[in-house]
Amino acid sequence: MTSVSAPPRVRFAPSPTGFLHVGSARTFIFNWLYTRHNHGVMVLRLDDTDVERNTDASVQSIFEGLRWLGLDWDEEYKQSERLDLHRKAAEAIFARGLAYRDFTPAHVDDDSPSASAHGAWLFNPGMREMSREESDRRAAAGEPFALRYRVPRGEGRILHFVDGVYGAQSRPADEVEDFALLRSAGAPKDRSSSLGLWDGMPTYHLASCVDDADLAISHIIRGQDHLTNTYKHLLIFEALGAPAPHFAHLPLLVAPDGAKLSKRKHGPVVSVTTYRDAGFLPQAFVNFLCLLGWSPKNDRDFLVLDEIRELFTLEGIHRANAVVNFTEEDPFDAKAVWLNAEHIRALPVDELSRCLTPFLAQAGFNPKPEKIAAVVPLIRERIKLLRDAVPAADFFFVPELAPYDPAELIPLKKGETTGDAALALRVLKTAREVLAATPFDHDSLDRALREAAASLGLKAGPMFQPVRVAVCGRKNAPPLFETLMVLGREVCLERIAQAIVLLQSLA
RNA sequence: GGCGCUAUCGUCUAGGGGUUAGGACGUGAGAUUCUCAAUCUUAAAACCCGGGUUCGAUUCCCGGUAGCGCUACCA
Repeated sequence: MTSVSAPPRVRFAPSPTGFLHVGSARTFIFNWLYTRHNHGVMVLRLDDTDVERNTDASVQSIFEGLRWLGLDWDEEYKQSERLDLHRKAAEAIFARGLAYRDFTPAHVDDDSPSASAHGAWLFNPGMREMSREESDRRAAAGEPFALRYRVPRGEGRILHFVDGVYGAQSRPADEVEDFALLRSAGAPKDRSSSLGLWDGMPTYHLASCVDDADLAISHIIRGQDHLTNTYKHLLIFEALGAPAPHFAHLPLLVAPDGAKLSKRKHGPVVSVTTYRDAGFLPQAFVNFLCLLGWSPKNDRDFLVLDEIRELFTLEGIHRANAVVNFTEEDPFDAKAVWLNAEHIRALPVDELSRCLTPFLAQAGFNPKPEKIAAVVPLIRERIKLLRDAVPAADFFFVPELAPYDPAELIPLKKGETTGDAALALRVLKTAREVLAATPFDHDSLDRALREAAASLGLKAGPMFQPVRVAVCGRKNAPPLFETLMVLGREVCLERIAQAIVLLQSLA
């Protein structure tokens, strides 16, 4: 009852067939959370048994994505380096009579599902029941074959397991097809080894289970698309003489159309680099992904990693697929964007400054860190993505304001279509005089500008707008006094002078 | 086709035999303000359908429907 169980060994096993997918990222995050919540060991394993589709570039981009997330792991393996282990395991399973050679030529997938039109294929009797002698003879003759698991049939055997998310699951073994363990090795002449009886490449099922057993993985947390594959895996663990690990399946991430997220169908929104490049903070991205299919059950949405780790349990995982709500115009889920804005606001100024620096640099701005730090408090509540900082703050960094519509210098009363240009001109001239003579601190500017407005018989609004547009080049900008301060007197006077010229030319 | 999983506001979700079905994002309205943003208040918005069990079902059971997954050498 009180026995202390060993710390869990958990793995994340992506296959490097492209960039890091948001779905994979979420699986990684959930595995990490489970591991760290339970003080276990996190194993990262590259499942690269599909030589046709795996690329080095993909391996790089997956690591890049994982590193960006900021979650760590303790051990690292590459499945392709463990090939011998897989083949030896296959041979052992064959030796125990639990698998057989299938000499059926590997069939190319034609698009027509004709073969499975009526009921599921289970096995090929001619192959399953072939005598060992004949099988050996044909293999020795160099005839290519796949190795198939001999699923127990006619014994009324029921396979079952308790899923950490979906609960008790069971299925008669008779319904499980004789799945492949080793792919056929192709034509004999392609093989370099003299004998070459077991040089087929392992399938995912075999390699994955052999490695999970060898690495003593205790908990397999993966996408729900593997739920029904689990029966095969149970059989493999059994054949290996290894205890079956615990399984937990995660609901899938789907697009608004309900389909599983795919690059071909949904474009770059399925790649975590898209989020990174747009200026998501990794902690916000993780926060968002966690909320897709998991709930802390405390009515809170904004969570930091430490809280999530403490609150995370498999019981909190929802069983239905979760929609990532994006559209073509709006590639990011609104909640992800909101969470990002929240995390941006929660960041200390110096940290946010650091995060912003590369985005500014990309736009050609390389201001001093102190300058960025001065600007950050003015824009942090006005940006949702880091990249928004560029359009929000460019006027702080450009030597010369981009051309703007001079009409914006002229305030409009509600309902009006043309404002009082002469008045705007007077405002700017007054402002220039005032700013030339006022200390550039908040209170002084506040007092001086409001007094100037009063002297012109104006309220603050119509007084501030011309000044704001003159120094920022636009109507919507951060609060005026702070903006003037960061810009400095010299720049402000210069820009107001230019605005005056602009306004005069308009008349 | 077979087998499996799932079904609460537009989206993410909480809840659970008797509730005004809760929260969040988004949306509408208002407040505040030097603009924008932020903030605050507020509104609209959901239990897939049909049976059964029950005094009572959105909740439990069955069926249907729909979506998704797996289904002869992808992972």
